[in-house]
Amino acid sequence: MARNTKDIILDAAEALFAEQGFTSTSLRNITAKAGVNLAAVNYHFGSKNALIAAIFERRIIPMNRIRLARLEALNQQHSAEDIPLEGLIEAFMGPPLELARDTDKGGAIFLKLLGRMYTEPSHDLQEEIREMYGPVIERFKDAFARVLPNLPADELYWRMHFMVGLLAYMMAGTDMMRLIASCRVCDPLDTRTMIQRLRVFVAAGMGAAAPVPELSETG
Amino acid sequence: MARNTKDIILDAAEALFAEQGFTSTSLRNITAKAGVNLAAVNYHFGSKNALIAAIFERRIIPMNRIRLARLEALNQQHSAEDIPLEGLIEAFMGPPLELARDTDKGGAIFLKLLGRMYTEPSHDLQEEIREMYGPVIERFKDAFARVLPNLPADELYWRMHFMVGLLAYMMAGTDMMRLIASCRVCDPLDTRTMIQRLRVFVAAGMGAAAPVPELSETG
DNA sequence: ACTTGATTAAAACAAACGTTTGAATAAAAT
DNA sequence: ATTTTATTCAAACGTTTGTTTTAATCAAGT
Repeated sequence: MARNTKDIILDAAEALFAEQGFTSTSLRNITAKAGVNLAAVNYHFGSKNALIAAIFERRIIPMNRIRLARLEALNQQHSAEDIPLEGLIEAFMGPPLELARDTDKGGAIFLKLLGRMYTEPSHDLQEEIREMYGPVIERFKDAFARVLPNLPADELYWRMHFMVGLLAYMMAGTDMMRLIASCRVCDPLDTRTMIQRLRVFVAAGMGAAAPVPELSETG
Repeated sequence: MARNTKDIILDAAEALFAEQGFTSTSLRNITAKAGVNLAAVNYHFGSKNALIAAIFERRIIPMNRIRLARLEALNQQHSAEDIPLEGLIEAFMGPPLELARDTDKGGAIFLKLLGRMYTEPSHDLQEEIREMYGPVIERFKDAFARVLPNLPADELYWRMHFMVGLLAYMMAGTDMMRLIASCRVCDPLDTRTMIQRLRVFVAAGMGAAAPVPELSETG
């Protein structure tokens, strides 16, 4: 899969960053795992931060392209307001989660890294990430607004936030489940059914009746 | 609030760890913010890792005590199967999220730290955390199982995982919302309504009809 | 006043960090 | 065959890291 030094470094760094985090992973760790010289990172990428940025660019852009393509397909299959809610959710959450299945392409490794970035975004990537994600979020927000016309704008924003948060956590921390509770019946690697369960959970949450703010306790 | 050196260090470290993460925060950062000598950390706590453990112990144990107390109160107010689902959710999610409101007690700072730990649990805390959280998760799982009798055991486990994940993300990453989408209508600091919205979202997800696995697409 | 024990202070420790350098090597072009 | 260009290599750069050490300071106890 990886032929030249640049890709070898990208793969090794991706794996180590996902396992240990950014600051805990040294360039010496990366070059040792990659089997290349220490100076190769700074030669090919310029700096450690530039290497991190390169890792994200390699994966995020194609992933978001798929998301928008699925949204486009939904728009063509259905008329504007008739798009099924779960279809919209799957168009948004499916591409990143499905990456976890083709372990050959290194997608699973990148997913942990992506989830990690959500809670550790202190690496000068913020502007870059905003540019990559902004249009996608905006397009999906409009689509959700049409499917859920009774939902106030601020409530929709929060619920999309919940959805993104849940997605990020599932990508980063499937280990956490085994850590907190020794779950003998769940297989964190069974992403097939995980996506299914997650879709049902999120669809119910997104489609719930909007609570009346500041008035009652149970809505 | 903080009188002796030990507590001063705990407060300063808690704040810096929450902002920058564990490995990015040096002992010199901490002692400078605390206004104490560098050696004070190793004198009072032994090591950096022991300091991290001390921070968690100071907060998590009382927090989980409150959770179990609220669960106990629900058990006394209602008969076994009549506990309202949203009450159960609020008993579990309320205590950590409400900590975010009393900024005086430093709870808000710790919350970011707690959320961060969920995605960066590589600090030999895993065994300690399992001991702190295990009984709480188990008790709540049983309570949820009684309220949601139609939910298979594995499905319930996954949904509790979703709930924990959503909780962790909301604690750690309210910044992320502003990062991804410039949300002008949402105030991430308005935890009052945030808890309300989150409770509705999670209640809908937890109470959704269980999907029939491996059979249909839309359940 | 003196001693004891606990805390704080300044300085140094070895190790690891990201980065840079300059020579050695390989590949490509003329 | 020779020059040019791109890449790899070993070594060192100056910082910063967590930790340790040794002396100074403080608060009681006798």
